[in-house]
Amino acid sequence: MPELPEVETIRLSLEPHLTGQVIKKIQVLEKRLRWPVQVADLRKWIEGRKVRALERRAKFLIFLMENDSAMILHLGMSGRLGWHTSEKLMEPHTHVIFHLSGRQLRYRDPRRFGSLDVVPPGQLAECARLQNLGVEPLSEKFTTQILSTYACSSRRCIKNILIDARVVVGLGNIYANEALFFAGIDPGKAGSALSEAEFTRLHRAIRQVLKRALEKGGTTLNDYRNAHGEPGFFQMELAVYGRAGEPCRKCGLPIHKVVITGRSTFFCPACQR
DNA sequence: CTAAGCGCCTGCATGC
DNA sequence: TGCATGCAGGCGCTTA
Repeated sequence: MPELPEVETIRLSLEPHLTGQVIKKIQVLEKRLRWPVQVADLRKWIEGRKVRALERRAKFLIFLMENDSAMILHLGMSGRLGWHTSEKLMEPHTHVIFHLSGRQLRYRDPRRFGSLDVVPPGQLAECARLQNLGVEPLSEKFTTQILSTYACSSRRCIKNILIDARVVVGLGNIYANEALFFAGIDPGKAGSALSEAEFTRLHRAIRQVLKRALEKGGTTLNDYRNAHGEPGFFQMELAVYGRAGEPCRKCGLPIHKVVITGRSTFFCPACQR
């Protein structure tokens, strides 16, 4: 399940291959993704066009084309991009194939939670998909104050605030759990109840956990290009996520699991208060 | 307005 | 062994 570090790793590894290349042909094998793929728009605006840049906003990959159109790709839960030659065996759930010179970029997604949107020239700024997104957590715009301002005007618990992309983007369930552990904060605590010091620790923990994951993602970059054609994620050792009953890496007491608004939440009751 | 609930979708783990 | 059930989760929509 790609979160911000995974999406950014994919962007970094693909960008040099795609920039300046023409997407000669686009094959849509399955258009039933999260929303129907607009095949006619792909043909009209993307096919036969040159890629100017590959960017990222939140967990969206944005293919900027030289005609000022764009493609917005979200990998959902199980989406994968593969950089292959045409000889590569077609794997199940391959939905879209972008043909470039000598290579194919293949989009696979068993669960079809992902999406592929086409944005006509000059309309990216108004694109609905990118509206209402909060700040990038690794940018300078992400401050302790952004976190505290929202939290203090809300009655939600801090964990729900962290996974709300209208506040800060890129954090899914895994990294929200991890960040709260490193900040020593109980996920169920009301956001408005956090102290100044806790907001500062949380802000720092979010950035650190994402940066470290990004560095780990970077190490899979070589694999990506050479051998497998796909990056292998989750090499990172998780502190709390998925570790119910296992010893806390700080104090050794068992990690607890609770459900907060339908999402599994893992924490150490001793280290997080 | 806010916040929670729901559904989408398949693969995998678990239980009888 | 085989089948049913539940869980995973981002995000847009619906509901309270």
